[in-house]
Parts: sequence; structure tokens; C-alpha cells
Amino acid sequence: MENTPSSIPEKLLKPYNPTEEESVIYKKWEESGYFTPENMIKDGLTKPDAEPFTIVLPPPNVTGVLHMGHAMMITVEDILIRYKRMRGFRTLWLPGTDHAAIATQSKVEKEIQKKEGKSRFDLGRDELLSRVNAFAQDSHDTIVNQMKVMGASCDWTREAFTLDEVRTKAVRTVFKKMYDDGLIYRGHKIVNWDPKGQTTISDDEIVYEPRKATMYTFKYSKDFPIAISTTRPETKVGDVAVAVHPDDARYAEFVGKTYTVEDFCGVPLTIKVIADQAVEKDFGTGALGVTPAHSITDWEIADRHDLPRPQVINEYAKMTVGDDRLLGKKVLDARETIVTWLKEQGLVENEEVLEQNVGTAERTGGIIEPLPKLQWFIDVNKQFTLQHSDINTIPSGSQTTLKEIMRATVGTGQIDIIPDYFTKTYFHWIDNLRDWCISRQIWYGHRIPVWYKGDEIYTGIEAPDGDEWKQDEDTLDTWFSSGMWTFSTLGWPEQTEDFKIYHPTSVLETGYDILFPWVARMILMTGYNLGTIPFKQVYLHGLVRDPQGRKMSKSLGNAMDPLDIAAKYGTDAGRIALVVGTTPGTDSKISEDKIKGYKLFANKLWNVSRFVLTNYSPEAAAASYTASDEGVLNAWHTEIAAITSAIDTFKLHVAAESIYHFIWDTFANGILEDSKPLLANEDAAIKLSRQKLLLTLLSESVTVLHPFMPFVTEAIWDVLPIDNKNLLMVQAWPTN
RNA sequence: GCGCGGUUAGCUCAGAUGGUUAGAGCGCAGCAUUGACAUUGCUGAGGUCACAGGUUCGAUUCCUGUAUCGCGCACCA
Repeated sequence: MENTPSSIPEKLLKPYNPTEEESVIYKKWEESGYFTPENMIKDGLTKPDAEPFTIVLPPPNVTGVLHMGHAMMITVEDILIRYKRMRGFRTLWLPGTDHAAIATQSKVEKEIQKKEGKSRFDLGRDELLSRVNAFAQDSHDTIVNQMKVMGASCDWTREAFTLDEVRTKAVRTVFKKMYDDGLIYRGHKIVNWDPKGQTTISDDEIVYEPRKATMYTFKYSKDFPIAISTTRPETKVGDVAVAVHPDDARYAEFVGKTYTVEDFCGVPLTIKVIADQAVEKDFGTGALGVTPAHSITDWEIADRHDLPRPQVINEYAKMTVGDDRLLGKKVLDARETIVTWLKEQGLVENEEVLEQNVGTAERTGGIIEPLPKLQWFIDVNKQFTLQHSDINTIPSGSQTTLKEIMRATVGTGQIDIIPDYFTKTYFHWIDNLRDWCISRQIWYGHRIPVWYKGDEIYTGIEAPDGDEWKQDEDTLDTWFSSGMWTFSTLGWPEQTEDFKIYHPTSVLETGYDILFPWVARMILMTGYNLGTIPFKQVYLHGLVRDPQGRKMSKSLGNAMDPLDIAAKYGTDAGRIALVVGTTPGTDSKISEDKIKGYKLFANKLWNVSRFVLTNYSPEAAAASYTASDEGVLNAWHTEIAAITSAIDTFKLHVAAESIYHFIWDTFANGILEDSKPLLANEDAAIKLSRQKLLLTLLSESVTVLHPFMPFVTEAIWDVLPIDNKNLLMVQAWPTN
């Protein structure tokens, strides 16, 4: 084994140094142009008629830096993409970023408030937008850099942004179409108002937090016949009715009667007693004070009983009625005032502390105040005609609803969710889905493409002629634009080649936490606009947690930066550590120890390469295998088949572990050790056969490992004595 | 309240459409080695597969129930 070390590249004589290799390798990949599928075809690496495989990157929010959750997403997608590319598919991974409307604006607002003590209203619309745009650009650059460090093999020539020109056109086109179909309407309805962010938010943007609250049981006045219970006495100045259950004998005699309360802490009330199914007999007194303007349930009750809906709280969560005891007071102060007044009047019958869920806005933390407002909505239950449809149970030209589209695509298996138990959760969500409020009172985002002139309303792609037209001040929910991401990124509404070739996409890979806000919305938008599905398979990864199982966050100080991991252990180690031992849909814990283990693995493979190359001689290329070497090779090929099928069925953890096990235990500890005497054998046939075998096993191992650990494998491939080789990234997947 | 998921080695987790001795990584114990190896290799200890019923020739795996942890949705007067 005193072979010529001179034929061995210098770097292979030292331990593997990821930082030295990685950036150089990424540059090579990028310069090859092979992230772009058309270049693969041009160079004969992909057949022109190859089946497309498309993933559109879930666009990271331009709110800062990528975290380990993103790292998981990028790793899984890059594994699938690299694998499919090597399998000969016309493979496109289309990157982009999301303007993320509220998330980004509120982040910038917070910073400005902190540094300059100014609100967005102090700055004005234009100034705020220029600040947000600058921040977003910065954030974007950071994110792109991080993705490159992670080895993402996406086609940067096609990069998209949810707020750029092409996407704006898509948004306006869709808005107009839905408006014309009557699916988008403007209505005065009760919405979730965030007093802190000064905007409406959708049901999906509410985070419920358990808090202690005091529930007071009292009567409106001495002579009122029924006691009610509430945790929000301040809203009671907006009551118009008391609702009881229709079967409740206790109150049957009062139903239908109307009572006048002359003075409820300075406010006169007219209360009608009604019977409604929504009331629970056993909760509290079994009687519910109905406040239509400030409770979603009560709003619905008011619908059924045709009740008035006086608003008593404004957008700043302050009281708008009463005398100086209440008027202009914040809700919490008003609550105290009313409780004190109730006690003075001797009206309180009971007080009880209980835990209740308080709705807060996920981005600002503000307590949600339900308020009636004039807003834009998408009607999810309205019938419309779907002109063209590829959706299984909805024929072209038939009547359907958005809810039905969401159900049909998944229910018939046209879209496959992995893991499949999320299918049930998905249907459950659809069942509870209400009309989607899409207007936001923030400035960063797609401005609603509606113009007003007196009583006239205009909707279109461009502003109508004439200075008198004024555009709606509001912007669209960010999910409205990300809902059309699979086709807006491909150039729709133009009928581009890209759109024709790559849509519907193949796999949508994302965290299960955005199944509802995003995945469902994409299905809705695509079904409505194109009559088809946005993707065939949905792969939901779990959340990445710290070793104690906690969510990673800056405030806990347990967040890991993918860049730090790359610098310390190499990108490859971080990538495979995120995959091994994790299953789709299940949260996983990541520790530095785990990542460190895979750094050792990269080094192990490096050392295997050194051994193989040191013992290789060029004559081996033409050698034929001995029977036993043939057997070893066949066993490995059987294993490759198993690994291949594991990847095909999204069992990436199984595939990764099998390769790891093969390389370390079977190859390094077994075959390599057995080779030592064979390589010293007198018989050249035996010796050369074994040399050839080792090189073949090594080259095929790095090929199969490549999607998981792209850098170290490419670095090794680069020094293998193989004729006419291209980049490993475009090497054909071994199939036997 | 409705629904979903977990409970497997000290720790973190895989896995089996029901069938010999249930796996990995880390950790632990013992031995070996300076080599292709920032060491690594070999050997080993360690498990009533949460609990209770049921189906079955056979259940950790399937079914029912219980406990417990986590999550989602709804309610939240």
C-alpha cells in the first residue's frame, strides 16, 4: 500500500474541511447553469421530453433571517430536487420571497417606534413604505445568501417576489375575476379588529391565550327578570336582547317580551328576550346578554332575530357611549367603572374567576376586539360556474363553491397529503370556514384594485381614467397573493411556456402549521382560477425544536442560525441531521451533538475516499470482477433499490439512515477491512477487481448520498479518477 | 366539547401490511488499535414496546377502553 501519494490530491490527505470546499462548490454549481432545467436539456443531461418535476419554494417572509424551520424546508426540498434531477426529470425548483404584509410592516413599525418613538401615522404612507421596502430588500439579500450557503439548488433566474410587477398583475386579475363572479364582496360585518395594529385580521391570524377572567352575574336593573353572566361588563351597554335556550322552562314566560332599562350606568337600554339555539342552558344562568356589535356569536343571533346592532366600542378599544363615566374610556377602565356601578346598585349576584381564551393578534399581540366594519370578503359558500375544470368530481361548466373545490381536490385523492392524517384536520378546518376577510388597514402590500368615484365603483388591472377616481386605501391579506404562488411564479396570467410546462407543480413541501392559511388557500385559488390543482402532493414537515422540545426563539436564546451551523460543522452535517430520525408531520429535536455526529460522518467518507484512491491504479478500470466482488456489488445495488424506493415514498429518514449505515458499517468497517489482504494479493486479477469494486462503491455511494450531503460528495466526486465526468449534481442516479 | 398525534433502551427517536434473538444515534462498561480515521474498531450491559380488555394458533403491531403528554378547531355569556 505504498502507493504514490503524489497522485492523491493534497486536500484529501487532511481531514475534511467543509468551509474550504462549500462556497467554491456552490459557485461551480451556479456557474454551470444547471439549476435551470433548460440548460440541462441544452447540454443533453435531461431529455427534451422528460417529465417535469416542479417545486415552488414556500417563500420565506422578508422579516429577517432564516431559522432552523427554514433549514428543514430547504433541506427536504433540495433533497427531492437533486434526486429528481439525477433521475432525469425536467426539474425546476423556483425560489422567491413573501412580502408578508402585516408581519413585515409591524416588524418595521416596532423598530421605528423603539428607535424614533414614531408611529406609522407620524411618518405617513409614503415614508413608511420606503422604510419597509428598504428593510425588505435587506432581508431578501440575507435570505438568498443563507439559502446558497445551505446548498439550495434552485433556479435563481426565475426568482419571484409576492409583491413584484408580475405577481401584482396576477393579484389584480384574480381580484377582478372574483369580484365579477360575485365571490368577492364588500360588506358591513363583524370582523376581528386588532386595536394595536389598527387593522382587521382573519380568523387564522388569531392566537388564543388562556387568561384568568372574572365572570360577573348580574341583572341590568332591579326590576329586570333575568340575570346574565359576562366577563366583559363594559360591552353590556351595547346589549339589545337576552337570549335563552328555546327549551328552557325557567325563562319561557319572558320570551317575546321587551324591557326598558332606563339607566344602565348612564346608558338607556331596550332589551328583548328571545329564544335561540346557540344558548347553552347549563352555562352561567342560561341567559345570554346579546351584544351584536361586539361578539361574533351575538352578531349571528342578531341576524336570526333581526336585532339592532349599536356599536359602543371604537377602533381604539375605547367606549363611544355614555356620560363622562364611560365615554372615551378604554375598555378595561370602563369594565371597572361598570362593575363598581353594578355593585353600588346591588345588582351583582355572583362573581367567579375562570380561565378563558383571549384572542390576540399573532403579529402585534393586541387583544382582538370584534367590531362591525365595512370590509372586503371572499364568499366561500357562494355558487358560481367553473368554466373549465380538471377537478375530479366537478365537471367543466358546473356550479360549485370554493369550499367544494377545497373538498373535492383532496377528498378524491387528486391531492395527496403526507402524512395522510392531516387530511382529516384539513376537512375539519373547511367545515368551520367562514367568509374570508381579505382587506387590511395597513400600507405594505397589494393595494386593493378598486377605485371609487361618488357612488361608482371600478375594479380592474389598471386605474380608471380620470383624477376623480380614488383607490381603496386598504391592502390585501398577504395570503391572497401567496395563494396564487404556484401559478403567479410561472408568469400567469400570461400563458407562458413555463406555466404550460411546470403547472400543476409536483410537490408542495412546507410546515404543517401553514396547512390552513396557505396550502388550503392555494387549493382554493388554483381551483377557482385554473380549474385544476396547484400540486399533486403535499409533504408536511414537523417543527424543529431545541433539545428540550421547546420552540426555538430569539427570546429564549435557543435559536440556531443555519449559518453558524454551517461554519461550525459544515452544511452537509446540518442538513442530514435535520432529516435522520424525523418523520413528516412530527416535530423533531435538534442538538449540536447530533449535528456533530454527521460532521464525523462526512470526515469518515473523506477518509474512505483517501483509502480507495491511495490503493487504486488506472489499470483497474478495465478489470473484470471476480465472482465474490460481483456479489458484493449486487448486494449494494439491492440496497440502492431500497433507498430509491424510500425516497420515492418520502421516507427520507429511512433513505438517509440506510446510506449512512452502508457507508460507515458495511463499506468502511466491512468491505474496506476485507479489502486489505485482497489488495496485497499476488494475483493481479483479484487485486484489480477489488480496486475497481472499491472505486465503484465509492462513486455510487457519493452519488446516492449527494442529495442529502451535496458538498462533501461533490468534493470527493471531483477527485475520483473517472473519465469525462461532469458535476456530481448532474450525474445519473444509479439504477440497476 | 369535537378532532388529530405521541407514549418503544439512561437520553433523542426509528420500525414492523401480526410470525424466531425489537433497531439506530448519543450515553455507559470492557477490550483492542495509531491505522484510510480531528481517532477508530470489536464486544457488552440496558426494553413487560404506557395500562386493561378483545380478536387470533400467535399482539409491541389490529380493535375497544383507560391514563398521560402534545397539538388543532370550536366554545369562551
